[in-house]
Amino acid sequence: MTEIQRPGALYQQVAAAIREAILKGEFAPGAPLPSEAQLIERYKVSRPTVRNAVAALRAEGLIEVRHGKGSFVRSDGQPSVTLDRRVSRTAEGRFEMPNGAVWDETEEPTPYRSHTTTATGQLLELGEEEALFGCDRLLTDPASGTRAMHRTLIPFEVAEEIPSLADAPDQRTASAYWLLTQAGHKLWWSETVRARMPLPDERTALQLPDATPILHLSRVTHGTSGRPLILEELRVGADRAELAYRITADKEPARRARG
Amino acid sequence: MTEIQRPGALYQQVAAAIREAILKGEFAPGAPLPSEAQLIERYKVSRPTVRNAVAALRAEGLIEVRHGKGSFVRSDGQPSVTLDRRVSRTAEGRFEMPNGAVWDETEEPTPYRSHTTTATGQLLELGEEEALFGCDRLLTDPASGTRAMHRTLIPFEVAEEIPSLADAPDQRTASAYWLLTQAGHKLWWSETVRARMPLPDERTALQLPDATPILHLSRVTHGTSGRPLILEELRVGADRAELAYRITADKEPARRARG
DNA sequence: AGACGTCACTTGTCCTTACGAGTGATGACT
DNA sequence: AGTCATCACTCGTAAGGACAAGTGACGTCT
Repeated sequence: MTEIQRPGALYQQVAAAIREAILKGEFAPGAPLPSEAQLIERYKVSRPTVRNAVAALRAEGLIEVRHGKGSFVRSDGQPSVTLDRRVSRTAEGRFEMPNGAVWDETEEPTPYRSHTTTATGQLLELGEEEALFGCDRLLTDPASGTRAMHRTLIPFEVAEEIPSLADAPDQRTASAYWLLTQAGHKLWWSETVRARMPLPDERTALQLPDATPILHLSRVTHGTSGRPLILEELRVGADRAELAYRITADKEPARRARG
Repeated sequence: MTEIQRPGALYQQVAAAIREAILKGEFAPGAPLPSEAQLIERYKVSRPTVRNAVAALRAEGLIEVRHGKGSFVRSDGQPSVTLDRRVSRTAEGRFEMPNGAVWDETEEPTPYRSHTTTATGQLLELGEEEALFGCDRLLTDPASGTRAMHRTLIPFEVAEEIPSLADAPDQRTASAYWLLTQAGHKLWWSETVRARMPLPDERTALQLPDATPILHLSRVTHGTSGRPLILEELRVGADRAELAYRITADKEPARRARG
């Protein structure tokens, strides 16, 4: 390290120096960083130290490393897809989701039977180990290449009431909404948003680069009866997608959420 | 590695073995993992390999490492705070935000004058370098210790129309909404949600552990006039907070979002 | 009894060395 | 001209050694 002494470990000083150079615009987005060998010479440190510094910047999502090619400044560009989470109805009363028509099925939907877990049971206001129908989809937006994992869970009881739901648990959600409406339900939805780092299988399925969190949405469909009807889960890489919501003022005060 | 050969590098095999052990429940959440020395002996690999494996699990957010103490399984527990993003009105017409009363000001609000950037300008439907009033807050939820960074941006033109807005740009947002309503506006909001890894200063300000993404919300207040009135930004650690939205079916079909 | 130093344990940092593996250009051979 | 081997460059993996630094318990000294 020939530079000014900074706080912390050597590799952190190197990382800070590179970070500043990037943020100062010394390396444009997409441009290659100096190779490890060059960084070793520039800062007079060993290779593990350089690699440690690079790993730190990688974990921050600031750079991207390609085997055999080099390190590159990641473009902090906007997400390429905005997921509009509104639901609208056509003049005929059918449902339309703004992004619903955009996605392609990358794989065949795989309907299955399963049971509630602690988390899904709570959202569906059921106990644990309650029977339900499920269907998983891997979706792709052909325009941007963005991938998403979609899951539909329908409690056994709800499927019994509306048999056509269980007959085709792999159908698109818009038609599921339509079936529920025909059965006399007036629908509304509650949606919960979380972000977390992906598990390895999610990383590969969604083709995520390093240091990319995923957005995890849980949408519960509510009808005229008190109990939840459908649980949908959507997982999508946060580098590619952002969410859009529309909020209007409720008349009655909102009841306090847990926590 | 005495275990069965798995795909990939040695350290990935070790990481996979530990990951499976955790997910299988062999190590309960909060429980300590074997020390590096023990892992070296168990898998017959060198210390760098063990450390590499541990680093991978750390980046996944699966474990937490404390200097001088050991590695511990992170509890994948639910977020402790649910941010209900609805807005409601009392009988008197005043606004209430479900979580609005929960937060404490950790530091004094710091009002300032600034200009739009590319991103904020787009959300406010203004050009770049347009004048605006800003105010940053560091908020803490005393119950859970969750921290959040809040920013309010008010275009100069809007502040001119409603002077009391500019007089006190550091006031709570509920009163800002009230002022706009008194000025004849009927309010609605559009909110955009993103997730990304924190910058170093965000990590420290929000006191985030490793491998923790942040949720980045942008809420634009719309009034009776076409143009956006206020931009609020909220950044909060995704390990502590989740978001809750309520969706009702629009009458008219939603216009397609960009992307 | 209390304060404090020491020690054994943990992870953190840093070095050297060696080889494996992906990438692209160069040049020789067909 | 086209095909393919080679080479130089990149990052990835793996080992071994040494010392620093945080943590907590144990034991000694006051």
